[in-house]
Amino acid sequence: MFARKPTSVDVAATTAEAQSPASIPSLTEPVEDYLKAIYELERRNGAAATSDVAVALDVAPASVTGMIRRLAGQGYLTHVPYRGVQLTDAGRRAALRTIRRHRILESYLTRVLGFPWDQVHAEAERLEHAASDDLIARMAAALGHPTSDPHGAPIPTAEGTVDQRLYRRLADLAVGERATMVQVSDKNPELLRYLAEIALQPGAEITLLARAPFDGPLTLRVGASESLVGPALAEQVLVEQLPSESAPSKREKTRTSSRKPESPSR
Amino acid sequence: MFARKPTSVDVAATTAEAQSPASIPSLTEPVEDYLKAIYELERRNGAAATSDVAVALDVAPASVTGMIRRLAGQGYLTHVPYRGVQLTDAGRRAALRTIRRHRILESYLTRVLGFPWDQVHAEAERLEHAASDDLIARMAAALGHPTSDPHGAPIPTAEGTVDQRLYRRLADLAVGERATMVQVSDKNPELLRYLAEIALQPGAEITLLARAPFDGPLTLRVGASESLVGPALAEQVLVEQLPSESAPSKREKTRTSSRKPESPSR
DNA sequence: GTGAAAGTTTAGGTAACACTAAACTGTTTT
DNA sequence: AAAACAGTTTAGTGTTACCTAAACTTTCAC
Repeated sequence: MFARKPTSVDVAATTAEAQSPASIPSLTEPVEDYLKAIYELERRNGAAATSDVAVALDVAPASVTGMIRRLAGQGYLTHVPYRGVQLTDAGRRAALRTIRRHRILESYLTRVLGFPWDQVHAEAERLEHAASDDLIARMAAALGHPTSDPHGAPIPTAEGTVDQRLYRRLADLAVGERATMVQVSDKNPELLRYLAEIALQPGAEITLLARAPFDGPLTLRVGASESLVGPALAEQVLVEQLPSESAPSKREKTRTSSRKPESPSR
Repeated sequence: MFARKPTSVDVAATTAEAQSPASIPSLTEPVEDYLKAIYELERRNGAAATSDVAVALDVAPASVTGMIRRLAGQGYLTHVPYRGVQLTDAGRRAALRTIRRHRILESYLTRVLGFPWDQVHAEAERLEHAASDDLIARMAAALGHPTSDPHGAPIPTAEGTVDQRLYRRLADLAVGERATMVQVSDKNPELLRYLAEIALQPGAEITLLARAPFDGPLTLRVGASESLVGPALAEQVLVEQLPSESAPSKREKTRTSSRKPESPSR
């Protein structure tokens, strides 16, 4: 699974726009999608397997192999056959640029144009390939340069840095613990609609009240009301633990890093 | 294992998604561009010639022939070899939908996001293919359902009707006549920058003060100041004549007769 | 340590869109 | 009316990005 040593890596001429400051290689839509998907898989698993990319993009594995060969040839990634791929710096930069666009767009669509948060992913998925850097910059400015999108995902800076912090899953909370909801995937509209219904959105305060045995549902207090959620849902939701037990915490010191969930729609 | 896609696409029966009420045939980007270009050419010349389409899209004539065959096969237009093409109702509807998107986007980018009016064409050109109907509707609502874009071009309604009124060219004004600036093409950034410089934008009041002989420059009063413009520019600018001469105009009724959508013609 | 399952790559296609070069029409000029 | 020419279409290619089927590796179970 872990592609380690880059033994027979083909570093063919390293075309990926070497290190032009504001490179405008103008990638095609599919290429941007591949790089984005590979970036996410790599973050999760250390490397991206052909079949994982195929599943992520809903494409045949053979198609992935072909595209990977091209991208390796252009210097966006390194590929060890049968072992998976890893992005080069150029590849990572390109991926983060697309991800930034996506998340700025999601934020803008939600906060300015009033889109429900379960619909913005699909819309941003198309717009991210068409929007200019200027447009993204203007949207970011209009939003006050947000650091996370409506689903709590961190927004990379224009320079290509991202908050990399890892969070606990709601499913891993112990009974009695308190936490702030931080993030959930933007890809499942039904899940998002349900979360909105029970007010489980980034910034929401949660207390885990009970956990039914044998992987049963969790009982939560979210804000003032209580909700039951299944384990599948609890695995999707990331949280940041708060000092346990009640004590009317107000605005406490934000952690070392810059990431703060800025009340999306509370 | 992997989801297979509907590869064997295609409308078997040569129709352009015949009668679906809110058809979502999902046209490709090039197809939308062809239909849009053909629509504009047809409006101007009664029909669109292969070579004119080729020039408009910066594509080889042979490529146009090929695309036209496909579009005719799908019922978007009719083609008489060596004679040119005309859009069918389906083709016209598709073209107007794209034009509406383009103009709503231009309006939004200018009025809400502060883009200069000479840059919005290029941006809208890319976004028009990616924006959903919902997004366009929200933008239109945020703008108060505008009837013309920043360059004065009429915005088709969602139902596919457009203001078809024809206007005089600034070049055809007689010395002494007064007029309101109505419209200019959005395609030439330099021209637009110059027009903005001399405040010659839709709604501006113009008086033609003098015209140099032999196709020479025109002297205009635009608002309070005077400008000299060449005949090439004057041919690009459309105006609506105002009652000549008369008293100092302040807030008169000029705006009341501005554009409103009417039924499709022709 | 082998052999099947799981995963990956190669081989061979297809469709959409573009191109150049060459052949064909239709019109205009002589 | 024929030649010249502008405009159009046909023929043959190339690229991108996808597919299926078959061959190949690697891994995992026994």
